[in-house]
Amino acid sequence: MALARRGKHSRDELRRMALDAAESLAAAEGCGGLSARKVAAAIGYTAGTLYLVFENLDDLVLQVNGRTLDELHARLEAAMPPNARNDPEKALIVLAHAYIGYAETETPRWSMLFEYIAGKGGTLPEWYRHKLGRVFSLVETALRPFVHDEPEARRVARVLWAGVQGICTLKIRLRMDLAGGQSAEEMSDMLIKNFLLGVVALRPPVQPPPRSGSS
Amino acid sequence: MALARRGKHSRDELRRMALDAAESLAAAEGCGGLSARKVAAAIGYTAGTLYLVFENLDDLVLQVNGRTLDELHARLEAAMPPNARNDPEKALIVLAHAYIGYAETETPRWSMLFEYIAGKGGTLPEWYRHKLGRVFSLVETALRPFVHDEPEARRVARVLWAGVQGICTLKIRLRMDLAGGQSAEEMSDMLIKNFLLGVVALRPPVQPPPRSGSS
DNA sequence: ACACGAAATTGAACGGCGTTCAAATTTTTA
DNA sequence: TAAAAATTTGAACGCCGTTCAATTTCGTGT
Repeated sequence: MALARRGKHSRDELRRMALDAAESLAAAEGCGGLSARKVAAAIGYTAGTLYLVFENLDDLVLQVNGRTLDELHARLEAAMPPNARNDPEKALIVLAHAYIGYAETETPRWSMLFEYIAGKGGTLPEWYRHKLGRVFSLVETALRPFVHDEPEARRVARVLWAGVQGICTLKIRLRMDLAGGQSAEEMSDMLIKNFLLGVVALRPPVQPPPRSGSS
Repeated sequence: MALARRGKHSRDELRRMALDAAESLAAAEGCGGLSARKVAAAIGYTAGTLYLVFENLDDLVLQVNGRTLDELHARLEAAMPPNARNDPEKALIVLAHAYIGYAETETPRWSMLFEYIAGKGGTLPEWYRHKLGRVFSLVETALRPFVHDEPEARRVARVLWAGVQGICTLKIRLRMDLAGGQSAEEMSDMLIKNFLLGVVALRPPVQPPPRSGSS
């Protein structure tokens, strides 16, 4: 009956509603339970309508992933202790635990970060790479007391975080229990501690905070 | 015309042919270009026939992944220098480079290891976990000179390899160039060197090979 | 030589998918 | 009020995984 009820929702409202619905759907039914028809039905529209607002389903998923990265960044930032600079190892461990916690709590959405994008041909769009960079930069700043040179700090942070990510993938995505039952947290603790030992062995840290009470 | 040419191929022949075809298809068109109808057509059968030999498509993919793990194990084993025990760091780096090389050469099949299985509910079947364990055990033996305690060596190997895997995921699957253009090899070298420095710092290695000429 | 049951394979069908687009409807504008 | 523009639909296309009655072929006993 009621066809084409124009003006009900602006384009931006539509976008927001669709992304909300997609998030809920993915969280509820897992990453595979997401389809254009389902998302559209959840917001009272038809599949075709989504194509006025998104290029295609992959685009929609990419937008959801963008939101996920924002949320992840916020969580990690909130978890960072304010006195992080005093004990970088502790800060990195806290960061890693927060990341693992997010991956375990929001498994479908976290998993989606690695499922949909991979298949496409080209590179990730710039805005998406920026969001990714923000997450990595948290690790970078936590590492800063250990690695003064900025590009080197970038490299070290990337490597370390890729390692934490790999541990999460094995434990959560592939549900592998190959390590004799140790948790992802224990594994990442081990990675971080050993890796940092190597880092400081090669690059002596700045200097211990001044011992005297003055200044 | 020629319907139901029974006896042409035994069940096991059918299995083998289907797996071969699936491998080729995946390698040619990427992991997404695999479908029951295509696989069946490639071996001159119909989609329905595959269901006499496999539980479903996920099962077929799991079998292909099993083959991939076998091939990967063979490659890594072949890459291991025979004198690996003399220089474990070198051995691990060689192993990591071989792994990265496989991931880069056989990207679709390697990628499939992380794409299809994750979605399912249950745990991986035992035979599959065994194949995985074989790959990990190569890392484990390379590490052995550094970590004597066997369960600890398992844990260390898992953590280190998860890290290498994470680097590959970032560089190859997600095509991320966030680290200022350093290659996966450079990143994994960094991971391994720093990590091993930490390992030997905490656990002094067995003993340097005897210096004296005797014995 | 022939028939008959068992084995093997098909092909159509079901429901769902992403995507496109002419048509239908509503709103805006003139 | 009539024409133009904007909005949304719903049907269609070709694909997908999966199932299963029907069909064809084979092996066997007589």
